[in-house]
Amino acid sequence: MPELPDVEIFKRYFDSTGLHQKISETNVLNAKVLKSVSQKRLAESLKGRKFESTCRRGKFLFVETDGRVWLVLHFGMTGGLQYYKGGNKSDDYERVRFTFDNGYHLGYISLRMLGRVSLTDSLEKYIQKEKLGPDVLTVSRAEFKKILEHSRGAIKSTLMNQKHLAGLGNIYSDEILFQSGIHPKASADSLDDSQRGRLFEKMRAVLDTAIDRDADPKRMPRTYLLPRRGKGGKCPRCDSEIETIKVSQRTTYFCSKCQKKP
DNA sequence: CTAGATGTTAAGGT
DNA sequence: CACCTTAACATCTA
Repeated sequence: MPELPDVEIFKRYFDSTGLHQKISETNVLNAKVLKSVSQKRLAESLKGRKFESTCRRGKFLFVETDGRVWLVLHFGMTGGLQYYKGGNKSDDYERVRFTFDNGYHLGYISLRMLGRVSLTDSLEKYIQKEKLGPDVLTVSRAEFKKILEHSRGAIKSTLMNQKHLAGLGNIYSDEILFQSGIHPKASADSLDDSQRGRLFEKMRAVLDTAIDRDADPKRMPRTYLLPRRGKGGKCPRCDSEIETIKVSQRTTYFCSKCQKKP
């Protein structure tokens, strides 16, 4: 379920499983997940190397090797990682498998194959090429406000646009707007300074909480909108029916009483 | 059987 | 240029 909190959890998982061991083999089980790299080049670039550290930027996970390459992972809508002992059954949707000297495997999993695995020789260059905006967990309050001021269109679209801000997707954008009491279709440049400040605060609070709880939807606070998505959910604040609209072609859940029309 | 699901991107339009 | 809409990707589930 990869939005920023999920990818942050994947990062921690990678850090505690896949680092500092020699990579003996890389198997591509489905080449459709490869982006701008061949099966052969991926395997050859990683053979004999070690993954040394990871760096998350928005929904991307970059893995530094002791060579001159970075592995780039993106998880799409349905993906993850699985570290498991050689000989044990792998996940049905494992698409790339890294095997280490200790006999363990790290599987890159992508059910719908909307995720991508790539290589780059420079983090900066890759981020520039993707035109990725600042990570929403490290962007400063001033920079955040500036980005909103300079975007038109629905605030939710701005929050979800990875070129403006990297890390938020459909679910957490809804949550942050709900917590801030702002209508998803309010235009970004119409928000006043206190609304922009509130959005920034809630954004940090929601993401920190989600990461704290391992990005597990079942563990979100009762005051959150997230568990009320779908099936006649009620607003945790005023108990009126949660409504749905489309914003940027994505189903948007919100409370029309607590989040007033622009 | 159909529609929709946490994401991105290309193509076309305003 | 900034933004919007649509379709597409592949697969599962309500």
